Amino acid sequence: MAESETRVRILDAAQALFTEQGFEATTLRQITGAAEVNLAAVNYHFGSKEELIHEVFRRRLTWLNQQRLRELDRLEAAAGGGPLKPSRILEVFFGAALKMAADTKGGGRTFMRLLGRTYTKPSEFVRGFLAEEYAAVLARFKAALIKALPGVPEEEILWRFHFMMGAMSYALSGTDALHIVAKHALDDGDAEALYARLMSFMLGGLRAPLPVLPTGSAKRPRIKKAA
Amino acid sequence: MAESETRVRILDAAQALFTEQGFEATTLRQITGAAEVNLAAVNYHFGSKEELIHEVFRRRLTWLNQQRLRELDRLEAAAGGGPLKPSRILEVFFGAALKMAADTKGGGRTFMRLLGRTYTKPSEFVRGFLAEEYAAVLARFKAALIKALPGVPEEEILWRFHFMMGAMSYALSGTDALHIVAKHALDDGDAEALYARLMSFMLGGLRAPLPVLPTGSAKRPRIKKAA
DNA sequence: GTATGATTCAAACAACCGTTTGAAACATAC
DNA sequence: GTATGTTTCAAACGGTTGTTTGAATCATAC
Repeated sequence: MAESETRVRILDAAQALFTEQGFEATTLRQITGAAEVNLAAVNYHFGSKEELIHEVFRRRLTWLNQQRLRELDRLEAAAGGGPLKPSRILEVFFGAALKMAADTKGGGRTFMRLLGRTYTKPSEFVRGFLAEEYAAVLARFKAALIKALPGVPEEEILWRFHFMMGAMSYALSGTDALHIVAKHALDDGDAEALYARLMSFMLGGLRAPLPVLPTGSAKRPRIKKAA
Repeated sequence: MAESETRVRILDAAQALFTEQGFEATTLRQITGAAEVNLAAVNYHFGSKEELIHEVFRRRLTWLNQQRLRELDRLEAAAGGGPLKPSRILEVFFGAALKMAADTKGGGRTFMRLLGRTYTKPSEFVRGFLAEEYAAVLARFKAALIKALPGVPEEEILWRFHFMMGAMSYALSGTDALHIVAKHALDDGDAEALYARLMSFMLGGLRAPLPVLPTGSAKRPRIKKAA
């Protein structure tokens, strides 16, 4: 019941087309055409296009985040309540993503590219279930990072984590934005080299000296308009 | 002829709606409705929806890139042929973007969010004119960075520049991906603070120790499948 | 005034969208 | 064999898309 042949063919085709064209630009007729199934099969198996999109994310994202939590559990158990090394935390969070992205055959690479693109432009209902899927994971990693970097303000950590997700997203979206920067000069096929490059860049950014914030935006006491 | 009242109203409305919903999801009826002009005005003034999209980018991107080139010219003239400080180069390239993003009233902020999102998912024709608009600028900044970082391999510089664009893109797309990371905990309205944070993160990443690349992906002699 | 060109407008165009329908095909149990 | 439930299929549904059309309106020059 769960693993119908038709279901996975639709999911695979949808994932590939969503990655290339986005959700709105991809039609059900393109999907069912590529999957070589009948047009009505989407509504029969998933109910609607929106639920198909949801399922494309769910089937991989749930596993990815559970994997992250498992590895973080192990790390924290080994540390026995003490703080972790920031580099270890990043390795778990981003390493899991890049490991999935290294799976060229099984569609993991396509999925991670899709995911990276979706962060920047989540439509209303996509943002809903993305936030739901990520809530637990981000809370845990956020807490781990705060404990690992006692001197750094929480707000700064969150911003840098956000920047890192941007860097990873671009790294994974790969060829597209990259070909604008440098025409086919770079090889984004080597997952291990990409991982090494990205990790050293991120660690450099995470450990960078704290920015000197302009006066007036110091902590929280920013004066609103009227009194 | 160039500055018809109707034209700019359409461009402004289109830019705002594209930023919120993307190109495909935004209809001409939404645009002309928001701009309070007739539906046929788009095809009359721009020819087609695609050319309207192109013009939305062109009217701001051309100016932005010229600004970058002007400032780089000044910097290189002052250096008298010698290498520049990497931080100065980044300040020019990303500072120009963030300065435009700080323009909340004139629509610069909306545009930069749109631009950041578009990098990760350029459709075929968008990638075309984006590459065209950026070609000259990227060549100049790439050359400047290579000269400024004599010890760093060119390939590594390009990758890190790519990562930086990802970080900036996420920083500008702002609230959306951010609300997933941390619910309304961060304030992305303070452009100066954002600039300071982003710049220190980027410089940290740019100056990070070079990654130890896995064996087999050293330079270029990678063995293909068969012999 | 009339003439000329640019712009706006309401209405329609064919094409495509996601979804639904009801019958056909299939599988499995009796 | 019949009966039952699941899956597939071709065809159509109402609605929306980008675009086109031809007349109406406006501006400016004579």
